[in-house]
Amino acid sequence: MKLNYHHLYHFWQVARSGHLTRTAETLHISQSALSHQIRQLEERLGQPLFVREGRQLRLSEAGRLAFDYADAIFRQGEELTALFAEGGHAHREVIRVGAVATLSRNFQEEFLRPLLDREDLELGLQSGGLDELLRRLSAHRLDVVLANQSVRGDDQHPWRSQRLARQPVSIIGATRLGPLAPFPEGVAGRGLIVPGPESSVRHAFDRLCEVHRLSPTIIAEVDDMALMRLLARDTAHLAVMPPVVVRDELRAGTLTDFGALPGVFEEFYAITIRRRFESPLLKQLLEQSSELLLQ
Amino acid sequence: MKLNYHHLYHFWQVARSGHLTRTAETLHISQSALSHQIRQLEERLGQPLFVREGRQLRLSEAGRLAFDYADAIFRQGEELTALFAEGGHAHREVIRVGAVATLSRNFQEEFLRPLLDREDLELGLQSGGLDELLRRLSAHRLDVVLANQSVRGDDQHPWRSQRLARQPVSIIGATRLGPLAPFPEGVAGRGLIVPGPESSVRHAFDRLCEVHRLSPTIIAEVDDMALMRLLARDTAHLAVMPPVVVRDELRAGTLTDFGALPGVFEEFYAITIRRRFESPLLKQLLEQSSELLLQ
DNA sequence: AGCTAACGTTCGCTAAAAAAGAACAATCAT
DNA sequence: ATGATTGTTCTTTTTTAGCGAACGTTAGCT
Repeated sequence: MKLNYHHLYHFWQVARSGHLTRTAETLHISQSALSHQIRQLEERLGQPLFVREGRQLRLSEAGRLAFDYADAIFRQGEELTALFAEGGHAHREVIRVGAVATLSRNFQEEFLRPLLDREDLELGLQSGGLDELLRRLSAHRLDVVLANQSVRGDDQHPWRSQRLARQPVSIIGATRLGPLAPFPEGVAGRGLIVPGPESSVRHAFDRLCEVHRLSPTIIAEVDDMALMRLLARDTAHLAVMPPVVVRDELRAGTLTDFGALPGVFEEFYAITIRRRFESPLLKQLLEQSSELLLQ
Repeated sequence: MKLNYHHLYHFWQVARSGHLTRTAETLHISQSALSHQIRQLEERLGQPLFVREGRQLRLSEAGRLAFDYADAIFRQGEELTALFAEGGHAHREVIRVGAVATLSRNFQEEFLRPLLDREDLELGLQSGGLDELLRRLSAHRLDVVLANQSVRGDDQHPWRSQRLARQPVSIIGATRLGPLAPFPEGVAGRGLIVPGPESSVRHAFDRLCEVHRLSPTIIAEVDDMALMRLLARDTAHLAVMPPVVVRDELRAGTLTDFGALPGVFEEFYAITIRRRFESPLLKQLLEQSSELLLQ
């Protein structure tokens, strides 16, 4: 014997308002029908959901429990209808990618490349903070989030982080600074531009400095890779960053890679929600990206 | 025009199996009825949920989205029915309290005291790690969690932390150690037992040490208050802990309070889920506890 | 206290929907 | 080709939801 979700829905509405008559009006059904349905639900569940106090309905202990579930259930239902109502995904396939704003643009482009020449799909790209993007992912407003850190999921947030790439990190500076000794010595006495204290690259870099008993002069802490690229190009300071970010400048010769930092990597993750039915397009994209980028 | 949850339910079942006929059999309805209902749902939502490929049904892009929501919805529905089926809360009121295992037993007892002499309610008390307890709270298997740290809630985890008490923290040691100078000086050259590095008490204590340019000798890091009590009693080391934990020993004179640490507190929180309809019992308990403990 | 308006419940009856069943079309395996 | 299998589309039957009037309470008013 299955739960009748229409009964539950009506119970939900009555519990919200606390009045049977008023709820019947808003639902455009009679009081009697509503009363009967709630009675049926109570019989189905085996215990009263309301305590009848005079001419008032108060939630019972069991009613409060049932209400919490009903609330969760129908809020999601309304979210679903709203989603389909507000435009509909029409025919063309849609893939919506969220990227942490500080992420390398080159990496983003590389990830999206397989999608760019496809006429039959619509691509949405949103930038923002990780928290905001994960919220959108949970609300099904994004299909995948690109980030430079992994996120652990749990029962209620079924996130899955998949590492796509691992870029070495180098000391990089303007070519006009002239030749430079390799890492431990080269940076002594020079200003450094490094990633912010929350990033994994910074952690690894700090550890490396400790090992070499080195306390470098930090000129600036920069989260945004694009900004760091500009600073590396236009100042006389050295930057700690993945060479791939300034690939163009390295080729052109305006910037020089003064050597990779051992054990320091920037990692890229694709974060998705565990779904029972994955979009074949997304699945293919993630597999493809792993192959391309992990080489 | 509202969403028909029975249609959605049938869609959910069909999508899970991928076969219409088989699903119709398990649902004990005819294929035709099932087919018709899914058609109606598609019309209601304004786009096809299945792609008809030959004699097979495959989820469309929109179908995958709808399925994710339906899955969340009906999983909760099944949880609800299971909850009512497995025994029912019957008549007596039930309150289920989760307490972080490392929390002071005295505090737990103080919190539960108003409930202990009530014959008309059933009390459940579970100990465990914070993560585990919060999971149970989300699943409605607990009504309140007692912890020594607050938890921030978000849209999906509607947790609410309420501070119940704030206990001063002292340097405490065996009386036989003899008199001791107050904090900054007294601890010099002595071993200390302190709370683990994750706790707020430890953080506050470390800050205090920095201010006084003090680097004390850490003998042990202990999370469990009951264990710390034993160590304080049975070793020659000083412990950083709230006096209330060893109230009995202080009265008996076996332990001595060598002075409160300024600005260091252990805080106790009651964590509940934001519910539209709170249990009056729980509400009363929390108000009562605040008054009693915050004095 | 006695009246009245508001509220929830119960009981037949009717309208709407869900489900069954038969006929049909498409696909796959042999 | 052909029969078995699967999904769709009809029409008919069965079940469920809903209506409205009568009824029983309760709270508020005079």
